[in-house]
Amino acid sequence: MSKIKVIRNETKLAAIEQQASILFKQKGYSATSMKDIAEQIGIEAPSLYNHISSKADLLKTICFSVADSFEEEMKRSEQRNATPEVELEQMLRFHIQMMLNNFTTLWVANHEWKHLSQIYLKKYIDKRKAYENKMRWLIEQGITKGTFAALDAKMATLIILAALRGLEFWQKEKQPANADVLENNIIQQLFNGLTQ
Amino acid sequence: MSKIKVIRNETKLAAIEQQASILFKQKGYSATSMKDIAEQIGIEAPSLYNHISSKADLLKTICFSVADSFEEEMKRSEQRNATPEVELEQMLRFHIQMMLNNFTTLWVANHEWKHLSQIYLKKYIDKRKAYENKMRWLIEQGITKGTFAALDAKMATLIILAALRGLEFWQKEKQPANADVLENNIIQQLFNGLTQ
DNA sequence: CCTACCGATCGGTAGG
DNA sequence: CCTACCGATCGGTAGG
Repeated sequence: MSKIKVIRNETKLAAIEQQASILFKQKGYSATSMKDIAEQIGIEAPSLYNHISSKADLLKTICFSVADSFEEEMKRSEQRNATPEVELEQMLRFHIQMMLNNFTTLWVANHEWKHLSQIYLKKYIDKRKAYENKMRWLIEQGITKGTFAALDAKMATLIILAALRGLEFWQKEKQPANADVLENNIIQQLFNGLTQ
Repeated sequence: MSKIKVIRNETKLAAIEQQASILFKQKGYSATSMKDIAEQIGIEAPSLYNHISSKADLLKTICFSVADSFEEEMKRSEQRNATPEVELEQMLRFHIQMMLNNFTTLWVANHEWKHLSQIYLKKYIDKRKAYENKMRWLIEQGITKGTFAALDAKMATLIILAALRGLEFWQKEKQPANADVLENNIIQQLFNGLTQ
């Protein structure tokens, strides 16, 4: 009986985190009230505190679950010992898949992280920076090898990261989104550009 | 004397709008209080209402001043009767310049527009859509002509728009930002891609 | 431009 | 899981 209780509480916690993500994306973190979240779950606002410790902690959980996913992929990626251009392509493909499969939580992590409490803000920014640095390093390697054009590596990184965010708009359009076509289209455009 | 008064009030209104933009970008619209804005100006919160009608109206003014700038450029652009690829390039260059010279207000328009009141929300979305459609139409023309590769025009548009947002990150890095180099780098990467 | 103040709502706690 | 309630803060108004 106690076992069932634990399972139920875990699914309810998951439901709260999911609804919080949806609302944080829809209205923004600050404009979302605990009452808003509670209503989606079907309970009163104070009852949320049986599952979570605070609104700030809810945001922390969402942002760090995303950051940790990317961190883990980076570690896996390094163990594959691929060429810089292949490793970059693989990072991009992982990023695109994350965008398609977890787009609400990614949206929140990308746009609402600035509302993280002081304690977690720096740690979060550092994790993001590590990902960005890794991508820039791969581009620099590609430039040195001569595979990539002699662009500004930092700007190329930012353009790529920004372009990946374009998938947010794509999701919004509710296109049936054939993941493979999407992936290849983006990779092609970023690697080869617009012109023939 | 009354003339001086008018001028003073106009500059104070401009100052309020400027500080509001900075704070809306920094903390987000919802997390910014009228007291926050008033403090930056050096007056009490209720005194703001001698210059503005509401917080919502402040956001409206910011968002629509940006949207109107792009709308005017689109009209000018059409009168130049250039080829689609040249017109696209010119639109991109204008967009980049706007990003560099008005990046705080553009940031707010890009990220906080969802907090616009019902009445203005649809009108704003329509203006954005018109800009997006114009860009997609130019890309479609370029594809038909054979100047551009046979990409998905809609996705290409979204990738370009997202990439232009990358300049937000760039600004944040406080790089001295030689505008010409930046412009050419972005145009090159979007048109020709990463690879040699 | 200020002080004084309004009703509404916020995140969160107490106690059961 | 609820009701009752806390102090704080919100956007905005009245009146001078």
